[in-house]
Amino acid sequence: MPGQTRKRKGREPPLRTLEEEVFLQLQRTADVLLQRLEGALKTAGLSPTQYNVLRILRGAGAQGLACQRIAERMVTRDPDVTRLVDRLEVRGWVTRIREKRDRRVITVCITRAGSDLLRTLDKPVVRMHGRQLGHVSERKLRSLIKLLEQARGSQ
Amino acid sequence: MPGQTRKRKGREPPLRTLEEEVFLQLQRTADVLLQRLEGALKTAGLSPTQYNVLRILRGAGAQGLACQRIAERMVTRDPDVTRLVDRLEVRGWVTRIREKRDRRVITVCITRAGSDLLRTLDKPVVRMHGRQLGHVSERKLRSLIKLLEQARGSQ
DNA sequence: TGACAAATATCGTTATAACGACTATTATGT
DNA sequence: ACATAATAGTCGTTATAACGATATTTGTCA
Repeated sequence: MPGQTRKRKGREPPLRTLEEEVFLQLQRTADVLLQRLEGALKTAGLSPTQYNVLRILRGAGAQGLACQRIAERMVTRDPDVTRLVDRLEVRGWVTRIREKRDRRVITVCITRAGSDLLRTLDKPVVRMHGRQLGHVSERKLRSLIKLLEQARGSQ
Repeated sequence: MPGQTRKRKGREPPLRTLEEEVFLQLQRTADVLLQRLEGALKTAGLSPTQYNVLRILRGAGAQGLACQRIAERMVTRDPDVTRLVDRLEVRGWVTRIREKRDRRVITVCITRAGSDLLRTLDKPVVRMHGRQLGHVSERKLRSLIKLLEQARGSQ
C-alpha cells in the first residue's frame, strides 16, 4: 500500500488521510466479498453483474423493464446494458420486446429458464452471504449499512 | 434491486437477508466512490488500478518490488501483474530489472517521471476524498473502518 | 408544419480483465 | 547429481468494460 509513515531521505509521499483509509478499506472489503460471490456463481456461468440483472428482472416480474430502468437499479453502473442483455438473451435467460407505445424503448423480461436458474442459486447465495458475514452481529451489520449510506450520501 | 418484499402470485423470490443487504450496500458504495477517483485520475490517463500500483511502488522506494509483492499489496486482486506493469513501463513510469540473485524474479521500480506524475495527483486526490467523506465525522469514519475490517475478517 | 432538441438503444473500436497454458529458474529429496 | 516439484513471471486467447459515435423515435416550440 502507498503512503507509508516511515521517514526516508528526500521528499516523502504524503501521509494517508483518514478519508483515504476509509476508501481503501472499502474497496478492499468490497473486492473480497465480491470474489466469494463470483465463486458461488461460477458453476452457473454467471458474472455478478449478469446475476444482478437477472435478479432485477425477476423483481420486475412479467411486465419486464426498460434497459434504462435496469441500468438505474444495477449495483454497479454499466452504461452498456445492450450488450449485457445480448449475452443473457443468447443464453435464453431473457427476451426483448420493442414497445409499441414508444418505439425507442426495449422492454426486457426474464424467461422461465432464467427464473429457474436463479432459483437454483438462491440458497447457495444466501448461505454464502451467511458464511461471509454471519460472524458479525446484527447490530453491527445494521450500523454498517447506515454508515455506508452516509458515506455515499454526499454524492 | 432484486428480492422485493411485496407479494405476487406464484412463487415469490426469497426476501433479502440482512447479510445480503450489507453486501449490496458495500458494492454500491465502493462503486460510487471509485467513480470519483476515476474522475480525478482521468486527466493523468491512469486507471485506479494503475494508480494503486504506482503508489505501492512509491512506497517501496528505490529498492523496488517484485511482481508478486505488488500483487499482494494491491487493493483489488489482479493475477496478471505482468501486463499491468507492461503498460506502465511503456509510458515510462516504471522500469523492470531481472534479479541476479534469483533470476526468476523481476523487480519493478518507479521512475522519476512516475513519481512526478504521482506528485501532481496527491493534492487533487486528497481533496477529492475530503469532499467525498468530509461530511462524515471522524468518529464514524473510524467506526466504519473497524466494521469493514470485521466484515472481511472471516475470510 | 418543420426544424431542432432530447431520449433510447445500438454498435465500432480500443483497452483491460479473466482464465489457462507455458517457460525459465530455483529448491528439494533421494 | 539428477529427477521432480515449486516458484516467478510471461503470453495466447476469449470475454467483458469503457468510450464515443450513430441511428431511431419522440417531444418541443416558433
